[in-house]
Amino acid sequence: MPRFKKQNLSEDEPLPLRRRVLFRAVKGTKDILPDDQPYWDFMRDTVRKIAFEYGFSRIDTPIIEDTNIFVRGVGSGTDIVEKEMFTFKDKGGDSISLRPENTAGIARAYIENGLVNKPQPLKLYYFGPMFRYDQPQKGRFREFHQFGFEILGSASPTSDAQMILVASNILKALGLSSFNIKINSVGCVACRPAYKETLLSYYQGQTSRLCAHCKRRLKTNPLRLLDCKEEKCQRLANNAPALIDSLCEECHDHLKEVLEQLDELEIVYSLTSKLVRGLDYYTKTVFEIWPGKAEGQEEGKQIALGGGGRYDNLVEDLGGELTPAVGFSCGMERIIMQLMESKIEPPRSRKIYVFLAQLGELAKRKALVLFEEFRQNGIIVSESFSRGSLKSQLKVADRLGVKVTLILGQKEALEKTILLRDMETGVQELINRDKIVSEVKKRLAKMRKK
RNA sequence: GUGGCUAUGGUGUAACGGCAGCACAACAGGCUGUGGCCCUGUUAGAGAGGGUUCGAGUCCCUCUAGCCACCCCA
Repeated sequence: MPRFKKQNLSEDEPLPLRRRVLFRAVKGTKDILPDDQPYWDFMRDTVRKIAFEYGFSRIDTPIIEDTNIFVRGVGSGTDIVEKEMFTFKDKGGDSISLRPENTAGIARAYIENGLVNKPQPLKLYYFGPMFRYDQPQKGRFREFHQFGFEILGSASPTSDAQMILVASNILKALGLSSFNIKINSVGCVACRPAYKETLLSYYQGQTSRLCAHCKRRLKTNPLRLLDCKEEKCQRLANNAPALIDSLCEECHDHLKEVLEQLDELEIVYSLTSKLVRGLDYYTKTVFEIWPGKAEGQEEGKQIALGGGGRYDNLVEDLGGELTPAVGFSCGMERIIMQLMESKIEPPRSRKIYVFLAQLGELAKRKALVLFEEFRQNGIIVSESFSRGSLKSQLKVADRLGVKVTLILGQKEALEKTILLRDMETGVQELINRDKIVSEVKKRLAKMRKK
């Protein structure tokens, strides 16, 4: 990672003459540089391809939303809303937040744009930046990117299974063969309150044996006690009544059906009764995708690549019709980290085989025109028109690894010829200006055959 | 929000409290119209502020940022 410098200058202070004033990307954000882009393209291309294959349409929602969408959608008691949102008042005094996730925004768009009137279920996918005011660390940024899929208007367990299938196929298509899917059910509005009671009565009289955090959570969000990492809490949680045993008949059958369909699809999962997710909108199915140990990968703390679940009440909670739905999202930076750790290279971008070098003012003008002619004929050539010496241009051509360099100097410009240099053999041939495009085409075709 | 470690050119790094060096990269030249190898040169550096000291890159404090961990999550 590059290190940065920053000078603390007040606004009215004159800029120092010699030293550069350096700004840096704000904490927890980073630039995606040209060298990283192949990974991003690879992932976006893969997501687009699989979305198309499964019949999902792209949706983009704004990066900012009314804060209340997240308060009502994600849940006022969640960490995301309570302490991780970038929230500000706009000039009109409205409370706006940078989206910490995309599902609530999509639910809002679904209601607002009357997407209920499209053939249901509606299958959508997205990718884009999300923002959480979190302490940056491994795989964790304040601005990060997710792609995600949603199926709105389907209560069928098949949709749950399909979501897991899609997620798993994207990872496979990217070359990640080893990952674990954890799955659970968090029940629904009918059975969850009863389970909370059961849980509370279990913890009754044992509160002194909980960590401070859990004591508080007992009141705010008792389900979260189940995945506390503290050893003493863990012991209690292990013996706690399992959520899965308190599911109502409908939720129970739903989970059973999802699992059976996954079995049918030969998707390996582990039923994790203590899996609880941090967003309030989830009902019934919840799942997370964790990286498996890749070959030669160093031991390290693992972080979830993605997660999702069913959210049957979200659309209704935001003011729409009762619309059962299910979805998931994945962290793109985390997946790229996983690709790098697994030594998976993104496919290389299109190679350029031709370089156009020029020498002198007249030749430069002619070269600009020639470049256009090639481009219009579908041949991409590389250039370094800002350079003067032939030597330095050939150096650039060499570094780019082109097969041929076209040299257009004063002499050639006057004679209406082009010098074609084979970069491997060094053999040069003088070619008529009018024939150069077809000559290069011929050579490229020959090269592709090999 | 809490804790640990770290901070030297664009990158990677070195120097007992005593002249800030090396490598790579970039750019220019050697070859004024010909790349790779080689050689020469140029550009460019102590995160910010304060303190100790004759003297601080080096010791101390504060801030900032990075990395990591907790919490939580993608």
